[in-house]
Amino acid sequence: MLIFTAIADPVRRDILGLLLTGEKPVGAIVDELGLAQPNVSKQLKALHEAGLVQVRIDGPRRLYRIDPGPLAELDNWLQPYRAFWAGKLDALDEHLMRSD
Amino acid sequence: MLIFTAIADPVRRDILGLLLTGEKPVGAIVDELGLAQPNVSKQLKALHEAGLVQVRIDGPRRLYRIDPGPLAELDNWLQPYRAFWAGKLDALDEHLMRSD
DNA sequence: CAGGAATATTCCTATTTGAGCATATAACCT
DNA sequence: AGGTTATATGCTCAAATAGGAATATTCCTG
Repeated sequence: MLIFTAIADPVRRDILGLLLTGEKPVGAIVDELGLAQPNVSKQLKALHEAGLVQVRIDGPRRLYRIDPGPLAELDNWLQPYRAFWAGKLDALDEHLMRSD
Repeated sequence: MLIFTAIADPVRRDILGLLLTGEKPVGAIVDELGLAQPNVSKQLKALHEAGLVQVRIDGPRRLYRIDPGPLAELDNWLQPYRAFWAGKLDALDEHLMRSD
C-alpha cells in the first residue's frame, strides 16, 4: 500500500498519532481509540504493509512503532509545492531581507 | 474532501504535478495525461472541493492552478513526525556539529 | 441566433475497502 | 497439557469511488 493511501484513512492517522509517544501494544491502541480489536489489527497490518510501522514481539504482545521512512518520502513529494506557499510570503520576505 | 483523501488518488497527484508549472486549461491536462475529459473534470472538481486548486475563467476555458493551502496543512500534520526521521540522523548530525 | 469548441454533469457499472462478527493462532502460566 | 490473554485472519455486507459513455451547459464567433 502506498503512503498516500495509507494515511487517507482517519483511523490509521489516529493510530500513527498515538504512536508518536512511542511504541505501543495493540491492546493499548484499542483502549485509547475505542475501536474493535480486529479492526485495529487490520489497520496496523495495512500500516505495516505501507512501511509506516514496524513490529517488535514482546511475549504475547506485539509492540508497534512508527517507521518514518514513507513519511520522509511524503515530505519529499511535498517539496516542489513548498515554493507555492512560501511564495505567498515572498514579498514580505524580500522586504525583510533587504532590511538586514 | 480532505486533503488526505484528495492526494490518495494517483490521477489527482498527476494533475497537481502538471500544475506545478503554472495554471492550465482542462484540455491541456487531458492531452498531457491521455485521459478522458470527463474524468479529468471530475478529478479537478474533487481537487477544487479539497481546496487544492482554484479556477479562473478565461472565455470558454477554465484555468486551474494550485492552491497550496491544504498542502501547507499537510506539511503541518507531518511536522511532529519529522523528529522521527531527523532522529535517525542525530548521531551523525551531532558528530558533525561537534566538529564545527 | 446558429454553430462549434471547451468543459461540466449524469448515469451506470465494477472494484475497492472498512466495519462487524466469528474464529484461529500464538504465547504465557500453572 | 489446559486455560487464559493477546493478537491475527476469514467471511460477509454496505458504502464509497473511479472509469466509460452519453448528454448538458457555457461561451465565443460569424
